[in-house]
Amino acid sequence: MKPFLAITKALNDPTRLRALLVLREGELCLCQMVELFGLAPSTVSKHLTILYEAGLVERRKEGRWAYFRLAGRQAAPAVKQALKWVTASVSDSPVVHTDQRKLASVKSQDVKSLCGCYASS
Amino acid sequence: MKPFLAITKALNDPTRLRALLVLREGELCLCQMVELFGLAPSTVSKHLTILYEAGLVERRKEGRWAYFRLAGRQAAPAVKQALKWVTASVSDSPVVHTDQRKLASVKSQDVKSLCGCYASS
DNA sequence: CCTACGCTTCGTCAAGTAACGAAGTATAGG
DNA sequence: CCTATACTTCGTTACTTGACGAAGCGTAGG
Repeated sequence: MKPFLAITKALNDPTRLRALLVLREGELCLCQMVELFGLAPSTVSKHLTILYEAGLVERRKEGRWAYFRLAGRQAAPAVKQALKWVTASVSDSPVVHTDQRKLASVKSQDVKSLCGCYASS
Repeated sequence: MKPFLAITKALNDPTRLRALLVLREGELCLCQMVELFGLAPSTVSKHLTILYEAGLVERRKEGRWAYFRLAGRQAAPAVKQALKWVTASVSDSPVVHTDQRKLASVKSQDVKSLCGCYASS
């Protein structure tokens, strides 16, 4: 029951739902999501930690960068079911569409130039 | 996105999960859940209201009694999926088994005798 | 009527949560 | 080394949440 509550807690926040939805397209580094959401790095990091501890995302460190992606094959059944449920239920939200458009422009930039001192848009 | 967050909020509490799971067996009146959970009537009422506003349960008033049951056929897809997810993920929790055993004894009592002044067990 | 009863709403308090900036950690580059 | 950079952790603040009891509301029975 406790692992399940970790998942429902993780899903009970707009920013974390947005993070899960933009990660559908593939992994992103933290600074890209900072840019996307317009929140402080510490805040976004905290959100991703909560998603990670619930098992919903995986993290990968490469040099100074932290990349996140959705949990994959080896994830618990409750997690996989949760991810399906989320994507099926909130994909058509206006915020999500805006994020997807913004994501395209963020991805087109080089990571190094983007992350320079957390450059604001 | 807001209706979805109402669901995840509703699911992010042990008592509310327990309520959903005991309701699998059929509808219950509030005082029966008060007895089951050992919480104040006002607290249980609040929990059920949150579940109701999320669309996860339906309420039926009969005289002085308020009966609750799981959302049925006409529920939103997100709700039906959520209920499946919950029952599949937390059915084997120890608390849930205890509740189910206690539920049998609660159900065997007459509602009127049980609800008398919220008699404690 | 009027009381008793089941439930809900309100007010209160303790505990938890999201946001931020500041400080800390770790890695790449001069 | 030493600095800059990407991220995380810590401390603070404002807000939300779960618990309770008291009071309010509506129905059933004397």
